[in-house]
Amino acid sequence: MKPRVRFAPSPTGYLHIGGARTALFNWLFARHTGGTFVLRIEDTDAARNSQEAVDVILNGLRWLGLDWDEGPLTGDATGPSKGDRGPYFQSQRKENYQRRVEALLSRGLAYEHEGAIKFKMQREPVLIKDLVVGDVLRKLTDREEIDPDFVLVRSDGQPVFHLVNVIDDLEMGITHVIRGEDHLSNTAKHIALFQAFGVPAPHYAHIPLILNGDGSKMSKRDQGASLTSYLDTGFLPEAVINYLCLLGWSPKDNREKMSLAETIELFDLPQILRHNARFDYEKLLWLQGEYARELAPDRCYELAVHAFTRAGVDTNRHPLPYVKAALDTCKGKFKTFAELPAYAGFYFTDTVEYDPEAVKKDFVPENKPRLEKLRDAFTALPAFDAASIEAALKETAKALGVKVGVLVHPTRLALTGKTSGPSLYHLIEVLGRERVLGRIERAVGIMAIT
RNA sequence: GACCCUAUGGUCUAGCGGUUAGGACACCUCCCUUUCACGGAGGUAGCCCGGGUUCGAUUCCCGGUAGGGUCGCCA
Repeated sequence: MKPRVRFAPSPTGYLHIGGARTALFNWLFARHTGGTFVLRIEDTDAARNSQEAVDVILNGLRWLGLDWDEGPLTGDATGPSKGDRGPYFQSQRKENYQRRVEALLSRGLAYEHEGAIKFKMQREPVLIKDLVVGDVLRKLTDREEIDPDFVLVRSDGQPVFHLVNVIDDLEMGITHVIRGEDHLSNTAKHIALFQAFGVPAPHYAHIPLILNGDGSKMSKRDQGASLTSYLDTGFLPEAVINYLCLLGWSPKDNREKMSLAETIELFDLPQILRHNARFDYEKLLWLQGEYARELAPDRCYELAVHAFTRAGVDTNRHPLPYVKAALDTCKGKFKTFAELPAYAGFYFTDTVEYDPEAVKKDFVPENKPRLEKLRDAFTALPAFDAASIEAALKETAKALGVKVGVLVHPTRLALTGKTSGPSLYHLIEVLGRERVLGRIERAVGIMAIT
């Protein structure tokens, strides 16, 4: 029998990075085994559910490329879905729950108490055979010793998580429950419920949680807890996926950067680590840089335009070849696309803003004649390409009897306003003679006053 | 409070009854270089503590400590 796994998020309005990794591990397991990945929306809490909240989840998974074989097609709970084990929204499965509860009631496995319906939980310890953690004998806590029974249906008629989660897994034919370790203790309840329904429980695999960089638990409010924040910061989904794979799972052969195909090939439950992992933003950034460096030009352009738009820069004011050439000089130099407007904004602005510290250092009077000479050299160039520009700058430096750096630094500042950026010769070529001469002229003017 | 899980450099990890404890990120130094980044060469830094078992424990067992989780008419 092919495995059937599921990701069953609650639409809270955001997708937790840990939830994204849970989805990823489920997806990887399904793809590795040739099984089925089901997406189910646990929207039993009507008060805080909305179609928008579901869309956040769907869009997050889509962004990561985690396609589901069964589940909703839109955020609309009553809308279309794919798969024959639906509905895939819990809000649409009320009859299923009622029927199951009545069965438990009639068999004396559940009872009414103060308007709620409670489950008669066993008092014996429950053995959880976990594929990641190993065998766990879950004993009763002191409070459970007093009353091990738990509520299945609230007095307002709403079924609770433990009940619906088990019923859905049962009815959707889920064979492997891969979820966060925060559910490990509760698994005893779930196993007892499966027994009560007269079916064997699925296999369980509890994966460790993701903690903040400082080791504290990652909650909703923490920086980087929301998957959307990575999209907004201009991360590439393949970088996020790759990084997430490495958190709590290891290919065991010292590999870091791996393609999704390789990961699917290698991924399996036994290699999942048992301890929590801290989120290392720096390492994610490094992977991001690795992927950003080899990005296809068209995709790079698309993401860059998006980043510039977000920053309030309209690149459409410039010819497409100019924008693409500009981006080409930035390739491999930046990591997240959120950095791009600051890094390459000088290409798209009419007036460069200078770094004040650098102005003090480079826009000094003795540089004025030097830049003027360079300006003249540029003006006289027959061809305004990077190679000619480089040659001209070096010749000018030689004629002036200074190192090339003496010319390079003030020129870069004049053209970009900053001390670092793309290759100077290439950015000069892209900016074009007119802009370059204009910017040098302006800088020369400032040096005169300084 | 009870119950459960976990413990290798700062971080992610490999590994193992005998290893010079390996890799990656970060950090430091140097090289390359028009800046930055990349790349190259080095470097600092680790088996939580205490008992056992054993000829020998980072590795196995127990205890402690620490971190995390759960015990809801939240999911």
